[in-house]
Amino acid sequence: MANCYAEVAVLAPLPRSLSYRLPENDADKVVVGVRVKVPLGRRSAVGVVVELKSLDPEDESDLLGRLKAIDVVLDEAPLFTERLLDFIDRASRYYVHPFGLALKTALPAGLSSLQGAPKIRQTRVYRLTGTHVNLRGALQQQIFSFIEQNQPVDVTQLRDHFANPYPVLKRLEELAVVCCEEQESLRDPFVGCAVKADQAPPLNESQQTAVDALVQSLNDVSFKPFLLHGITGSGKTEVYLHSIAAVLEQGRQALVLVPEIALTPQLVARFRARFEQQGMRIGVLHSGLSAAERYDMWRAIMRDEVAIVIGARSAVFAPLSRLGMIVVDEEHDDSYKQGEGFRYQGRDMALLRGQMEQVPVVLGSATPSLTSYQRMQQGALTGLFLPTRIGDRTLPEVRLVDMREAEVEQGLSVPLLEALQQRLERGEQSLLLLNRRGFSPYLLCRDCGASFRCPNCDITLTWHRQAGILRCHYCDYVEQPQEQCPRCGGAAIEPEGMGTERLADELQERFPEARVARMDRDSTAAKGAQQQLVTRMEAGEVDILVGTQMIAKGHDFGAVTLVGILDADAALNFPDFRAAERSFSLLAQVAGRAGRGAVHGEVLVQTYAPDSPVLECAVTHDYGRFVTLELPMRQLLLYPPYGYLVNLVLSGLDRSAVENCAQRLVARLDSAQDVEVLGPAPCPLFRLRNRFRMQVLLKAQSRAALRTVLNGSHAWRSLFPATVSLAIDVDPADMM
DNA sequence: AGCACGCCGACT
DNA sequence: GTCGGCGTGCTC
Repeated sequence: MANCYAEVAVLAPLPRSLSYRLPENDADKVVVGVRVKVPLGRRSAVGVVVELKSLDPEDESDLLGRLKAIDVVLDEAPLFTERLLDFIDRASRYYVHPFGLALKTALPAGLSSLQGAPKIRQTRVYRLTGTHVNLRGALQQQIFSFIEQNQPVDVTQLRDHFANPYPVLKRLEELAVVCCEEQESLRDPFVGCAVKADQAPPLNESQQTAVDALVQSLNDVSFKPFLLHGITGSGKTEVYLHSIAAVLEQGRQALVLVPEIALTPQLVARFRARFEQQGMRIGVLHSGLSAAERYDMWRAIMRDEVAIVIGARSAVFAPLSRLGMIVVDEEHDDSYKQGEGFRYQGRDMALLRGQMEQVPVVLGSATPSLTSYQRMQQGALTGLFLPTRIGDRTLPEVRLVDMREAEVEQGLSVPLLEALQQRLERGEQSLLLLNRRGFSPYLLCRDCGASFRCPNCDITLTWHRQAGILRCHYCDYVEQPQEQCPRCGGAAIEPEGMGTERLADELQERFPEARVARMDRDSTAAKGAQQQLVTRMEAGEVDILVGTQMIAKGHDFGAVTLVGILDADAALNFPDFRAAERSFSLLAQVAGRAGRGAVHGEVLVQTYAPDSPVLECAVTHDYGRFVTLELPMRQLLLYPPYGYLVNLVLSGLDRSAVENCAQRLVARLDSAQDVEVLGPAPCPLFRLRNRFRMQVLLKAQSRAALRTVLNGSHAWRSLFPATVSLAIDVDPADMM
């Protein structure tokens, strides 16, 4: 012990971990996985102990003497297991990102800064002692039986049910009928909202086949990745529930990843309904939780109190120690890719973790990513299919509206207006997708053609009429619009183009009797606002729901019989090799929202390119054909899944410095073996957040070739001044 | 990421 | 002569 020291991964962009002496006090608390406060230069920083080392007693070097000592041990119990640290280490090396910063990303927010680690909250819980006394007061009896039925009972629960339980509780304690103890409380967002248990429904044949295959794979302890390809409404969730039941039966745990917070309430409710009665705790991890909630949840998972963790991308780092299966729902979804900092792909990290933990991983989707699909064709993923909608519901009929020929009023084609009118008359719900929030994408001066632009980015400011502001959707810059044109002084400033806010207004005006609601990032900013919208929608209190892609994901609105897609071409014209894939899956997903109930659904797609093969495939629900069209194109250009990409993005405040550095970087990369160097080129958004950005795209047929190049990336820093920064994006999802 | 050190221009 | 700008480099 005397000659022990600790390797600490400091949560800072350092190339390697640093060694520290153990502290004078609490030396025994220093174990792998705890957070520590350490001196770093002239300041303090948080780090995670990743290894304990001891010095050879014969060692003459005064290593220990030269080390600084750990200041404070911040945790009583570790927050990471060694396996988890190992996994995050592998992940950080794959993405060429400092280990300490990867840990910082994995850790619940709030635990990485020195000040303000959430307090562990204690709460009083009451139990019966078993002593029986005749209780005379009515309230005494009520509270007694409440505790009897629900014990242990949290004081907050008592406070919710009884106006002022304290005097009675005190009396009951005096009588030794109940006792009270301090217990660590979980700030669990679900406490108090009961769900009623459900019964596992019988599975159809293809569901059963899928479940059988998954359950089978649990027995041979090995990594086995699956692609569960089930069309929208085919009952994928039920397959997850059944196979996870088998995981729990083995005494193991399951990790379920979902693309967005928005989807968690519905999914969590289904999991709770199925498993909570059996005493299985469901843990939820996502960015909507407060720091304290996340801290509690993390530690509960670490203590093995949680059987199933459901969460967004970062939940792939959840500290489950008896993992039995990982599910990645909607695996094609772009939000699995973190776009900044530690740019990991949650789905890919799920596969890596499954491999390291030797457990099956299930990737589920109605429109699998082309990469996953191709891997399945190659045999690297085992395919499971759900080809039919449950309950024999048919897929909706999809119609294209050629906007070049159709009569159009304020962006709405007559066929779509007529279809809306029809639904209103029949009392059915409609869903309109417009993937652009705000009132209009810009304000335009009719006299001189000037528009309001963001001073920090190469983009126009979006007009938000309700809020009365112009906002940049990239950097969140806000300004008040002036009455006069800033260029010519004219007063002919008008909103140009259509956003969700305007569309909702437009519809309300056209259909005054209709109940129009809007769902986008602006209207759901308030906590619970989204859930409220969903509830209203489900209760039939909304006739027309307008929204961004947010409405496309996961919701199961039974009464929707019409889906309208207003800007089907928008995603298609993106400067990106994945544009077609993204369009197809967005269209297919939204279309899947129609006709989930008893009534047949219809989808209307407004487009200026009705001949586009992507749209055609979406219209006919023909995923297979889309794949046979798109994969050969990828192969031709050696794009994923046939080639691997790394995007190097240089940025800085000084335009010419950035451009020069990009040139130098390319010159340096010239000698790379088996790697194609594309660029330098300005990023599609050349200026973002006041920084000029250039990119260099690396393309290779093997990961090894890219790895070799990236191994030298540390030396690149000497190529450019500190004012120019380099971001390495391994497996980029887009190249904006 | 911080934070200090160091080396050049606008001031007393 | 200094004050302070930011460019550079280090952190056990």
